[in-house]
Amino acid sequence: MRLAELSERSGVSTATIKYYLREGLLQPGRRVSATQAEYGEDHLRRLRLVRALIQIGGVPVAAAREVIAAAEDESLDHHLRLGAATRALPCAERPAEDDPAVETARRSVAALLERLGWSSGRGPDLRNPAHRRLIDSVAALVRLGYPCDTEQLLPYAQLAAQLAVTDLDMVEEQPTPTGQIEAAVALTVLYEPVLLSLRRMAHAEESARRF
Amino acid sequence: MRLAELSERSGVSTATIKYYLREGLLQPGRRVSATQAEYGEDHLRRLRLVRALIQIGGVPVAAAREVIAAAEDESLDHHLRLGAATRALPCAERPAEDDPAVETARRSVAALLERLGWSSGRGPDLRNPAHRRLIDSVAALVRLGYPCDTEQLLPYAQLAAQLAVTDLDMVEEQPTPTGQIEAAVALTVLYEPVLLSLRRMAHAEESARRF
DNA sequence: CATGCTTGGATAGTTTCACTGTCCAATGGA
DNA sequence: TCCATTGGACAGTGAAACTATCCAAGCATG
Repeated sequence: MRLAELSERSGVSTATIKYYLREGLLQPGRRVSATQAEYGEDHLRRLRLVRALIQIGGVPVAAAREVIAAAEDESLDHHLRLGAATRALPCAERPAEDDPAVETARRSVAALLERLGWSSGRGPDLRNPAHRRLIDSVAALVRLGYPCDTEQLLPYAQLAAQLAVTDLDMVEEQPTPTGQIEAAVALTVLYEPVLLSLRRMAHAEESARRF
Repeated sequence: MRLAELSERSGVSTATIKYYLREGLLQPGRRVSATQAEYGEDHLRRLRLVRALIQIGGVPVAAAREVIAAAEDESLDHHLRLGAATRALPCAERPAEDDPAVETARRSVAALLERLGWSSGRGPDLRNPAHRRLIDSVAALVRLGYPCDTEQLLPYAQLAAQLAVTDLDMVEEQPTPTGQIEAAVALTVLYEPVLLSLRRMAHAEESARRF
């Protein structure tokens, strides 16, 4: 298939596809002549994944490239690739001031992880951007004066643990290792808006019930 | 307190505070002379909330203004304000093409809501951006070939319902109506990154357990 | 009272991100 | 043969969120 057809079938403009090719989000097509390249079904599939990550998941283009690269890196083993793919993901900036709220947040999170037995023995995984993001978010809540210690976080963490089981089950349903990696990325990112939307809708529902 | 002190105490540059004042995210200070204005503790509190919404919650400036405006609108009753504040929130673009995936997604979501008994009698709440976002997200999953019907969504929705109960409990702990509105906004938005971070950490944990 | 730093307001500039548009030479189908 | 199409290079665009510069009117200090 030519660029034009790839564009047609994916609903992404040729200009944007060229941009993604330049940015390394899409592997280049098989060159069939000096001015023509051939694309296959995997290009289409990859393009759809990239689009979904960026448009629905809100992943920045640069981060999407990292994720794709990690997912394809043959030098890593399955578990590492699975983790690397998601570890390369969102990540906020790094204010990380030695603000007292950050210190409080750090302690709350450490206590929570201790209580859950997560990362036990290994210590908190500071490479994981999710961990930093959690601390920053808790710090923001603390700064506003909302209670946000282990007590409040525990129910959220327990629900997160349940979600993880469901999510990993879905990943394991994929037959091939490559399919599992892709599913891990796609399901991690694309179920986030699903979950948040459902939570907001549940708020509306629960609020209507109470008032 | 003067602008400089407000900046000092909040950690936000005076230039940015001026920008927020221009954008209507912050009520102007009490003019004490032609070139001086006085700010109080509420300004500081509001500024911290705005900053958290924008930096941690990732809410765009324009949306934050809407939220603030809705939360302050005295013409609405408590429940409406509570809902309006969160309804003004994120919202993706509106591709809403008559793509077959969108149609499938729409049906899955409708079936889910039916099954949960949400919005019963009232029909799906199309004013709620969360509803549209849910459909778009499910459509993206469908397009990639991942199963995403009522079967898969139900556990997520049930967890969301549990979260909503916890969240509303926290809101109701606030003594004043104003405090409740603010808490609704802050907790809705700021627990989102908390939840997503915990989910990602739980993925890592569960993945480590399995492999 | 002179003077010089500070303040708040207005306005223009900067940076980043994600595209988008234009040009061009080389095809390749009619 | 002829001319629309293709892929690549590169410059331009528009939105978003700040950031920097100016300026005149205070206020504080000697």
